[in-house]
Amino acid sequence: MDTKSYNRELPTLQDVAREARVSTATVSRTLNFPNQVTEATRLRVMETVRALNYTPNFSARALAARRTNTYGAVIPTMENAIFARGLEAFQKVLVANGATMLVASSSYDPQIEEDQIRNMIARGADGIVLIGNDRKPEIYRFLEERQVPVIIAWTGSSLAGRSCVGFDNVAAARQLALKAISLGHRRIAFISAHTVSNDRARDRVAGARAALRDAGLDADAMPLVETKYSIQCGQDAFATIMAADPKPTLVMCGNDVLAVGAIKAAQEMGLDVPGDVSITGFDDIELATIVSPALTTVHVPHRQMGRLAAEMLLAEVRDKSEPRQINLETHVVERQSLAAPRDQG
Amino acid sequence: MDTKSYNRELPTLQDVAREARVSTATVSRTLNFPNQVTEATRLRVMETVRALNYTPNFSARALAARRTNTYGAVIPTMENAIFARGLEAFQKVLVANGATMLVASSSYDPQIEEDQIRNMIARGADGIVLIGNDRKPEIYRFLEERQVPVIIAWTGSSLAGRSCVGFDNVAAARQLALKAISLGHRRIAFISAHTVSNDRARDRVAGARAALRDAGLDADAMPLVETKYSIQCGQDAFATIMAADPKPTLVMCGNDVLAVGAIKAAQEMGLDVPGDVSITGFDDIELATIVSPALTTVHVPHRQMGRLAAEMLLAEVRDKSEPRQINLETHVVERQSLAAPRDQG
DNA sequence: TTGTACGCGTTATCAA
DNA sequence: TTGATAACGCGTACAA
Repeated sequence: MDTKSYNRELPTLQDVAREARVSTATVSRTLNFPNQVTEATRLRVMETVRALNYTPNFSARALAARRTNTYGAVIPTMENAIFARGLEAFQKVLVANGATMLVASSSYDPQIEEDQIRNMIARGADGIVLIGNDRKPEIYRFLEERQVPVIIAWTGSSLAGRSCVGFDNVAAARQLALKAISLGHRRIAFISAHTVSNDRARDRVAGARAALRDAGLDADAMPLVETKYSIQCGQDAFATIMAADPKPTLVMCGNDVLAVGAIKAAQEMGLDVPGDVSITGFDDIELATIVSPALTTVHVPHRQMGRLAAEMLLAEVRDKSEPRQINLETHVVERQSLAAPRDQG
Repeated sequence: MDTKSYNRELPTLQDVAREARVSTATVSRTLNFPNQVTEATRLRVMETVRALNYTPNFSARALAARRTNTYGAVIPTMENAIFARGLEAFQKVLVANGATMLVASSSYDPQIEEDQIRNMIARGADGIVLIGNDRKPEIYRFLEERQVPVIIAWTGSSLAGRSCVGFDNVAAARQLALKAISLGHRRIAFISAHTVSNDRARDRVAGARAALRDAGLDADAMPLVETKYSIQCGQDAFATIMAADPKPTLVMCGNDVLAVGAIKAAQEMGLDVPGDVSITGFDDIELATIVSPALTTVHVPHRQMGRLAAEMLLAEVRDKSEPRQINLETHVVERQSLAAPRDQG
């Protein structure tokens, strides 16, 4: 009995070549550089490709060409709509250019992030996009050794001449805080994501502090609660903050999800927002327009970052273009959750 | 000048073998089957692996082993929180088992979905999870030819003995509609995602119709608007539906995002929800608890589906286990957006 | 324009 | 337990 009749093997380049009566090299060229082949042979080859239902083997191709046409993205979590949208835009550009996206999420865990990065490189990713600057230097060394182009997203500044596409988290948070201060707020508290190994979170807190200093206030006295990423965490953190005396007139939140939690907690405590206490967010996800009162927040150009990250990566790999640092604009979106404090004390 | 000093090559198995004074076979075994090797050689090999900072080449490994330890997921969109969460759970199980996830989104476009599926298979995915049953038969043929295990998620029933993990969309929607009918609703309208090549959406509409029939009402008369997936689309669809006369007392929505849009539109029209009109959702994403009034909706076990899909896929590939059909329970989550109609006419 | 032939870095078979 | 060595399927100098 012939084994082949059982697990019928997939057609290979060889099969196509034999059937089309050309060499494997010609088949390969037909597939990769169609214009290096006469129309007659191209048609004949393509015909047998279709007839045999041939599909190139990715692994073999990657091994021989030392290129995968694959680009990776390691993000903190898919559950944050803002990263999901960035990815969607990232993928769209790649697909339009015949490339493929690899995604992994680290659950905000530096160790998992490192594993995921190494894994992607082992799989031959031609380039990679990472969120934020904060990670062990050895990871950067590793990437440099392998000569893998990297793009740091979500921040407008990077070290060591690395490419980045993002915005100034400090400036954005500062601008929002200044607006609040100009409305009369003096006692400002902050609910932030954990700032360890998260430069975006740290920068946003720093931005609020900078604004306080600008106004001649004591920045170090600003109450700060760090917590994880979820509505429930925002609620709990808000309760913690409001247990203090005197209470703040404004609670700034490092992202919209925490802010929504804060609003929920406030309402459960019988507080009017923004009458009794103002609350601001950061990101401007859809949630911000749904919650009542709608969130005053900072609009982050997530889609643009995803798109540009893909374009930069493709350019660095295919055209050997130089690393670039792109710092996008952000702006405060004024809705209803921030207003002048009732008690101007 | 030696070229090698410029683009220093990465260490290979050969390098490790030479350095550790063993054969490449032994190095390979040390890495893949540590217990088939004496402790002495194992230690020596591992030491040089570390010293050279060696990482196996994924492509070469996949080519030789005919296995990638990679599992793909093609979803309609990452922007829907419910898919994002399913993926997060899917990835978690894979990573815990030393496997890797590949993700692609199709933007609800059948052609893109087909491309993405073929792409994943070409990249050697050992298994794949797809959302829903609806797709061209040739795609299933293709998958069967390649003998790639497939799991259909988001639905509790599948054809041709294929594995699936999901729930009964018809029954879930029917249950919700029956609850509304028992409250006194008679004029029910439906806002759905496009039902072409989307069996989940179609099933939910069918469930509502079934409930109407159960109650002796005219199911075919139910107003139905199909639209895309976004809050804005929900708003527009609601406006369309309320332009009719007589107006419905309940607008059921195929998912929570559309329902949130409907609520927004209702409020902009000066209608009280649920006083003037009731609105229901489907999915039970976080948004459902944030919007006011909070959404009465169907809770979908997204995390469980993601987890189980990964476990089933691993079992089918590694343990050659048989395909299974898992039908999970759903339940209606009663909140404030559904109440007895004021006008029982 | 086309073909020959070698190399890519592993795994796996078989013999020792 | 270990070692030689033949695949694995494709890209690409180089030659024709």
